[in-house]
Amino acid sequence: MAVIMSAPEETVKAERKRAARRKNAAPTIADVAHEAKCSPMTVSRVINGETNVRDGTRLQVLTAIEKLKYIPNRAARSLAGGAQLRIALLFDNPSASYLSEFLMGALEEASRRDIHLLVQSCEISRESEEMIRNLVDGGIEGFILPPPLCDDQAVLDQISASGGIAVAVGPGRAEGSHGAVLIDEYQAAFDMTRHIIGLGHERIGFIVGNPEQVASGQRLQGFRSAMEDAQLEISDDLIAQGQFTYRSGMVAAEKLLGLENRPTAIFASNDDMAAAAVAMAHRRHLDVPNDITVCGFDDTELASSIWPELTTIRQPIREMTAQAVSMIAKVYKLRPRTKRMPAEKMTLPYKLIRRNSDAGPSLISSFKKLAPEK
Amino acid sequence: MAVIMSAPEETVKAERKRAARRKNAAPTIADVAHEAKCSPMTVSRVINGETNVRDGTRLQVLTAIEKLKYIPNRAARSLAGGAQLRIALLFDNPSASYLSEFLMGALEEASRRDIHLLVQSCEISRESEEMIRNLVDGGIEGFILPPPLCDDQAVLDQISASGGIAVAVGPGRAEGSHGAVLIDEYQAAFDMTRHIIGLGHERIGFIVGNPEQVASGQRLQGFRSAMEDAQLEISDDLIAQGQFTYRSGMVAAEKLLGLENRPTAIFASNDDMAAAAVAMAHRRHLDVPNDITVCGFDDTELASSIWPELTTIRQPIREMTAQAVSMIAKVYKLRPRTKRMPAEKMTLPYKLIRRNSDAGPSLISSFKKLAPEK
DNA sequence: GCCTTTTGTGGTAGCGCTACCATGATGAGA
DNA sequence: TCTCATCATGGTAGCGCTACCACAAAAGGC
Repeated sequence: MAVIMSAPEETVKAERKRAARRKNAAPTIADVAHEAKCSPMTVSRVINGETNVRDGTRLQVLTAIEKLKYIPNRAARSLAGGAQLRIALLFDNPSASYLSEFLMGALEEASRRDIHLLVQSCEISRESEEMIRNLVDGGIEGFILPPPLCDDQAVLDQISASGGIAVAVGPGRAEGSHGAVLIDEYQAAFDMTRHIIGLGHERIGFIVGNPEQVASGQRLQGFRSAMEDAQLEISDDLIAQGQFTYRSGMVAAEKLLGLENRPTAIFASNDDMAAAAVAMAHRRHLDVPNDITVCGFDDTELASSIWPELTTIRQPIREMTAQAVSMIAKVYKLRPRTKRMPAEKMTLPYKLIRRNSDAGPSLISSFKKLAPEK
Repeated sequence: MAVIMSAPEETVKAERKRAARRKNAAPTIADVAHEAKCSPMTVSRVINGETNVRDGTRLQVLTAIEKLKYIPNRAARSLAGGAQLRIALLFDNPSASYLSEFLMGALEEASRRDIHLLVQSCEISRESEEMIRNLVDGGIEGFILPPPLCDDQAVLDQISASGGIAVAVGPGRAEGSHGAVLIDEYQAAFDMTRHIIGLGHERIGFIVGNPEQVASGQRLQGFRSAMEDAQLEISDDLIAQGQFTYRSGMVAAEKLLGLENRPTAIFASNDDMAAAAVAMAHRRHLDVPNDITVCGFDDTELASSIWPELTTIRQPIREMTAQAVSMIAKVYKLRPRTKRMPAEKMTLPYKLIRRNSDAGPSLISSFKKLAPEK
């Protein structure tokens, strides 16, 4: 049994009891205090970087900490520290692979910071109003909103009105006092388009996302700008409307592939639609990427689980959600002093991930454009 | 200020002080106890799923929890609970969609219980031995093993030998002292096969999973039994070997679809391979489900993100992983008393999810077969 | 010089929860 | 009938830390 040996005789019994309770023998603040010949309070002050500790004392404490390899117990700190932050993560029917990435980041960060995270499905506008009210009443201070919820001005307004802290993950509305964690959607789409152009493609089809989401428009803009920069024509035929779902991607791809003069590349606004485009291409006996290049956006798990694996834009969803949690925590701490939310916007880097779904336009496929399909 | 109103007069001062300390108004276990007219201890018991609470009392407590929207304070729990449990989740190259489901369940439960979860990629047998030793030395008490790791007897043995707690998620080996959370793979495959037969199919192709995993064999057995029960012939042609990957599914499906007398239905051992089969069918201008029925297994996110959405077997992967975490936590608690691991095996229910990838064999497709065999 | 401030420290009382007993109530066995 | 297990429940004492006060000693103000 791990009984602490240096205990004074009179407390031996207490120590034994203590040893029974504590399965782990990690040193506590009391041990450090004993070692440094001061009170636990002083140790606590040193740990928390408070200024009103004499330099000599501080040094003693630090030495003791070093010696005992003391690590503060997070649970105890947050327990004693008072408030427990509670954050709700609302979602409304997003792509499942997106959601799971999303949750991972949030859960991890919340666990790290000892924050309670409540995950709730919330159908936009129909039930969102009442739900938010209930949550705020129930003591929830922060809200994390993935698309499409962060695109709804009413939701954002209601949260700030009821005193909650809202952070959008994704572009969302620019106005308002909510925080946001995002990537440069425009630039990412621009880069991807330029990448495709760089492969030699000139007729490039684009599948637009759900028009109610801000990201869709930004991605489309990025595509347009890159095309214009390269002085390539964008006929309306080559822009197909989608909804971010696999199914809508099928319809849109079908339209693009059915064109008399069909594109040699398709850039879909997300991976689900890109996967659908690959399926539709296969249906027409087109090889991807040799007959047609297909690129996606988001780098969800789907992108690397189909064949060929998709060239896509990696959005650091996990980091983004983790940042959203941190942001709420930060604002919450400052809360009593500054009434108004800082409305921080944080932009994270994206990355173009090249896999196997892109290639230069082949001569054969150029021929095929005139001849009927096999 | 949120002062608790129902306080007796003599404690008003204490209450005020309390209110000052507590920044948040989150309900505590005491509030729930008050509401449920029992002691905090009983509430604690209910929360922790202990069995020795009368059903009536339990219900009262649960109602109170629901009413107050009580969320246990994790910091307090882990502080009071003593030692910090650390669990490693090892994985070796599973299907990506499976893994993400898997992680979600584990992370959530670990976060709920304030358990440190270490997620590690671990190439089977080549590096597993050293890795496990290192982890145990580093203070990891529990291991969660998805397939194919839980199929490796050496890994399981090594963990028990070094004093770790191993829980397999999936069938794994029956012997040994490890825990396991699983579904009845055989029966599930049997049910699905009977479902397909019930639609009127007689020539049914089957894509086998990775032969190194126990589940593959069990699913195949279930298929075989159902076919035999229905007195349908199983020619070797109709059994194609896969590896659980999308790509292997493409190859296997290609083989089945290329048969002179091709099957009117394909039952793939997992969703990735079923999705590949759908893609291959489309490539051959076959409509799913009107020309050919395709069914999967697992109900990963992929199943409902492609079109048509797959009829499949829902395996409650998240719950299973969550249970695995709970199981380790439970064993860990009992540890000092019982040296030997209880080796609990827990079987969870599966469910046949019917979506849009199945239908009866059409007349047209029957004609195509040239000579219907019965 | 006295009386206020400041400053460094210590003591105490919790934070919300659970381990560990103690208790009373029930039932089984003699 | 009385004991002795068994069960549901309550009481108490912490888990490791920090907020809050108390208090002495040092430092300033007149």
